[in-house]
Amino acid sequence: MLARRLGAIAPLGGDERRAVEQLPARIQVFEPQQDIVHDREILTRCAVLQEGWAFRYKLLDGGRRQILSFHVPGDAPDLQSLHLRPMDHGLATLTRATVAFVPHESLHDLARRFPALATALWRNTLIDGAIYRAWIATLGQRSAYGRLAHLLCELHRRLEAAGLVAGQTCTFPITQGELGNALGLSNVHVNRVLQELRAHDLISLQGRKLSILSWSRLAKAAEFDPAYLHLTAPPEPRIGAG
Amino acid sequence: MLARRLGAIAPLGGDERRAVEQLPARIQVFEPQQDIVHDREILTRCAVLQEGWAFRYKLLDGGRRQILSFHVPGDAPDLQSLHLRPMDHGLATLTRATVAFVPHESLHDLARRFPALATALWRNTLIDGAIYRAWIATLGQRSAYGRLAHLLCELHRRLEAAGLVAGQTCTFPITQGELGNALGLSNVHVNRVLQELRAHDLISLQGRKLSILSWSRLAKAAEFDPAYLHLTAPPEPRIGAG
DNA sequence: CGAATACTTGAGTGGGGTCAACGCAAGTGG
DNA sequence: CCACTTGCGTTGACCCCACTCAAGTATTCG
Repeated sequence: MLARRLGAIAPLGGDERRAVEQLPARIQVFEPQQDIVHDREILTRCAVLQEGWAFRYKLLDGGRRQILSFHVPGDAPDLQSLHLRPMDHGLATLTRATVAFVPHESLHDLARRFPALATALWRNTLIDGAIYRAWIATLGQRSAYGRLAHLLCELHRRLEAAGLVAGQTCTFPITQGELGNALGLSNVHVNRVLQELRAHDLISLQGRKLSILSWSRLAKAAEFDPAYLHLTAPPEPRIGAG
Repeated sequence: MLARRLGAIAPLGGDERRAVEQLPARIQVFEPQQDIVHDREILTRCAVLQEGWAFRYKLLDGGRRQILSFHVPGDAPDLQSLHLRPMDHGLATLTRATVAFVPHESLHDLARRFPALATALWRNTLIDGAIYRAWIATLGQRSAYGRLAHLLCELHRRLEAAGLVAGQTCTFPITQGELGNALGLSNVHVNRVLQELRAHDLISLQGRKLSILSWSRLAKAAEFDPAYLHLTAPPEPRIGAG
């Protein structure tokens, strides 16, 4: 799974792919809403999401929670722990999830032996940074409507890159309350804005299934430019649907 | 300047420090509000701020601008361009500024010869990411009052780490409009909240000079925890002033 | 089938936006 | 040296997006 991700980030040679595939990994299954990594923890291994969704978050006074990012299979949501200690946020599962833990030591060794892999790992953390920048712009400048539209565009595109979109439909296990925690909105308002998006025939969202009904109009409402995701291989050329 | 920064991030040996100091650099002076790097540009060199302030930004429809980060002397605000192309945002000067441009090639060569420096560079980009996370939490969860307090805490702490604070006072060249662009607030509201902060005797801010009058109370209002800045060497143990 | 969780809807409120002046200081040119 | 300009800071009036509180309705799960 990690090999697949890194291969998407930078072309991998046979030796390199093999080395990634042979990394020692401890597999562990987590229940929903369970911490994979705690805030302030000092890690000695990295998590690679095999199955299920996860999210990073920060807790503030008064029980408020800001979700910092969502993660889908293939992501390595605490890769920064290789060089940044301790954790400045928590990492938890959204759904039941399967996680592979790879020792830091093995990753450092890998980076030493294969400079191209070191680059791919670094680049992976830089893409996280690019996504953070997009979220800052979203939170600072967009209306609730634009925020939701933008997040839906981003997640759909990332799921597509991970091969998890069929047609224009994907699983979407994020509750409205969690969307609010990510977008700085109340669950009540998220609900109302989702209804607007549905009323405009931009999306359909029910029972953990999301469909983009009109990609072009949704992207326009979101002012969405996928360049920041730095996806090297766009899966298929997108026909202007809608 | 870069050697000083990297030295603060990871301990440098003599050879390493010398290698950094001998990097080829082209010095250039920029006027205020001038682009150092344009959005979408593909870079072949990195900028290192020697003197003056800069900021990263994204432009949105309707002339709205989100400032993504502020940068002070010693920062390398486009280091991510080493492995992420093209730029997904712009980089501009806030004040007149002196910038040293270092070719990517030289930095790649440096990273190849000195793994510790490769780590320090990577770590530098990871700290940028940590700061983005803090901003996301600020924009998503804090009131205007808390946002301003948090940003002032962060900048003061970073300036202190750069040796640019005397007493509790530092230069502060950011206009109220720019603060608004960074915090997702209007310049009018920034003005009102700054007056509140002054009325509470937390800060003094006039004529491009900022003083923290009560660090402890300001940090409390901001819910500020400096851990995310990952400053290895806190300058002096802070006496609980205020 | 009962309990918990998520979603939905309505009413009322407030934080922060917009618009519009005005003050003030630093240039700048005649 | 002074009239003019320009950019930033300040203040007031009004308004709306999104929050809170509260109740009620699906869904999901044990």
